[in-house]
Amino acid sequence: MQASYAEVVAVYRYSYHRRMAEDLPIGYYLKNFNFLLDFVFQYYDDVLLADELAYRVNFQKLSVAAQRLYVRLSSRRGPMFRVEKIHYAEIIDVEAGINELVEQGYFDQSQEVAADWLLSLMTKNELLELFDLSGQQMRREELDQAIIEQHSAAQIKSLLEIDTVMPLGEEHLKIYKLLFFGNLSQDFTEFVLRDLGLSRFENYLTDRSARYFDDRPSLEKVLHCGVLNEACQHLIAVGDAQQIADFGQVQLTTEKFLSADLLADAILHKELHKELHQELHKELHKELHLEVSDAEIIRRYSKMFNSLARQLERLDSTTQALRLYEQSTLPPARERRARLLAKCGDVQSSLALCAEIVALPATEAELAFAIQFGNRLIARHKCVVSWLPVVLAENFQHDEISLHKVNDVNVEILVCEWFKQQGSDAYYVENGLIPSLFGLYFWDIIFIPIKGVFFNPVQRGPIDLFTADFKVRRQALIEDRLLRMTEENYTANKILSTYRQKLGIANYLVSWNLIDIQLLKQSLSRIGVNDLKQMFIHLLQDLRHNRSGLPDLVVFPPQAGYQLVEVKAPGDRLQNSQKCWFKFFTGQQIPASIVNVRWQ
DNA sequence: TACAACCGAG
DNA sequence: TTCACACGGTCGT
DNA sequence: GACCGTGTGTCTCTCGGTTGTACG
Ligand SMILES: [Mn+2]
Ligand SMILES: [Mn+2]
Repeated sequence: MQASYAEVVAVYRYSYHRRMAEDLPIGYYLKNFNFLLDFVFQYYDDVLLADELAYRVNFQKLSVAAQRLYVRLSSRRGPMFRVEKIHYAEIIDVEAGINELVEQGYFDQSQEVAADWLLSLMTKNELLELFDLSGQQMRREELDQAIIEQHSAAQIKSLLEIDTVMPLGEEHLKIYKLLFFGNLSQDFTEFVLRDLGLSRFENYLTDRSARYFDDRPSLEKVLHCGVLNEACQHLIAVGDAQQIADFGQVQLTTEKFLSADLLADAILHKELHKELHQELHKELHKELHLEVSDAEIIRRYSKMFNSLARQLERLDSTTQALRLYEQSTLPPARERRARLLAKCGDVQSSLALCAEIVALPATEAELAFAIQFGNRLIARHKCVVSWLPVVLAENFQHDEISLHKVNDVNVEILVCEWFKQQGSDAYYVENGLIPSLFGLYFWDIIFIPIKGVFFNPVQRGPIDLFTADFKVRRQALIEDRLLRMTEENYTANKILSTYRQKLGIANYLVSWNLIDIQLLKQSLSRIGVNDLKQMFIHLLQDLRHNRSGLPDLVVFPPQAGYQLVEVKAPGDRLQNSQKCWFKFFTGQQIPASIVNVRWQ
């Protein structure tokens, strides 16, 4: 009897046995490839286009050797390959494979491509010999350039005398990968690392009714974002101000996915969030069918607007930069606008933006900026406003120590050793400890299978982990778990048992390579449960941003207690994210200090 | 010749 | 789903 | 002191082979 699809998926999730590299079965990569194609077909047959469906079906009709050859090459850089350089132990007859793939439309043998693609297939020495340039002292880049300038494409092609192949259908494969992973950045190495025992994944439920992409348009939106993002990166690297501004105004803004209506909806939605009673909120979310959200698309567009605008700032195109920042809903767009407006002399508009931020800050850092910058503005221009909180003097605890500088050793490590010499235990954990404790304590809540947040077997967390919706959708569970922290031993037991049970299973918040049972036990016995609870709550406020900025060291003095220590070498100051945490530590009376190092 | 950068394989 | 952090330079106060 | 740009280490691991370049 054939294994059910669920069973196949279950096998694909686990790697029960830690296998050595040589244990991977011959042709493992083809199994992974077909697993992904089949998985996507099971979930998304109605979203795939005819060409994409045919890509899978026809591929699987090929001989095993041809399939293997295709997968081998399609997962390499390419895009073209020299036939004479293709050698794989498990593919005996490469030529037969190539012929089959060409016949079926999966390989292209023609060389109707730009000359530099062909040249890149040769080594430098080969080119020097072929083009009789042996005496020349040129860097590789210059050599290619010189050859292209001096020879026609046809001449180059005939001189090289190489057979090439180029895998086709990459655009379809991209669709399959995107549908499977939900992003454009993961690839087949996920499977290999898992099968080698290097990563393991939680056993959450996925099923077709909870898929990530609900329809073709949501898929196209993400795909298109990827294309635009690449174009952005390219333009920022090489474009002039006019090109960048045009791209921002035309490509991004007139895009149907980011119409004014959509933006208006997003803003309205945000307001609703604030107004809705919490119970109503919960009900609403239970009923919502989750899918690729417009919020996520808007986030990606905003990131692009921000980076384009930042580049315009560098190019001194202030007006254009302002226009693009206005399109962005993500920090630091409003901050940059406030700065630019002030620089242009439009103090009133700048202050108005600060007021907007104070009224509805997107992040803690944004709020801190608005308060500080706003106060500076009114001081300089002698204005009076009612909405601006006063800047609180920062009186964080500073200590000074003198150390001998040691080459190739981080100052953090030196200070860590210094604390150990003083009889304390100390660990250089930075953002590794507190988020790990959080991830362990809330493990089962993080991995609770809310519809649509888990959709493939290799996720490190729910898709909404770093969105504001994370805590809203799990509000009751989180609040209950927070309440239980004060129960005798509950927190430590929960964290330690989760550590043992889940050891090594991938979780965005848990740094397995940093923590060990000894550090956990010491942390749990020394850090008061109420302090920990407050830090968890602070993390929850904004999981995406508050994950960072935690102090370098955690120090456990000989007798009792603990101290969070941020190390600062001469010339180094607290970063904004670090300031946010220190402000919080001060408010909660959590023992945290800054150690300023003097070089002896 | 030594070394670094890059890439592929498992 | 590249980013978090440190470091050194410039500019204005 | 505020702010900016850049370098570094790291990412989901570790190894070995190839290629290009700097330098003697
Ligand atoms: Mn640090
Ligand atoms: Mn530090």
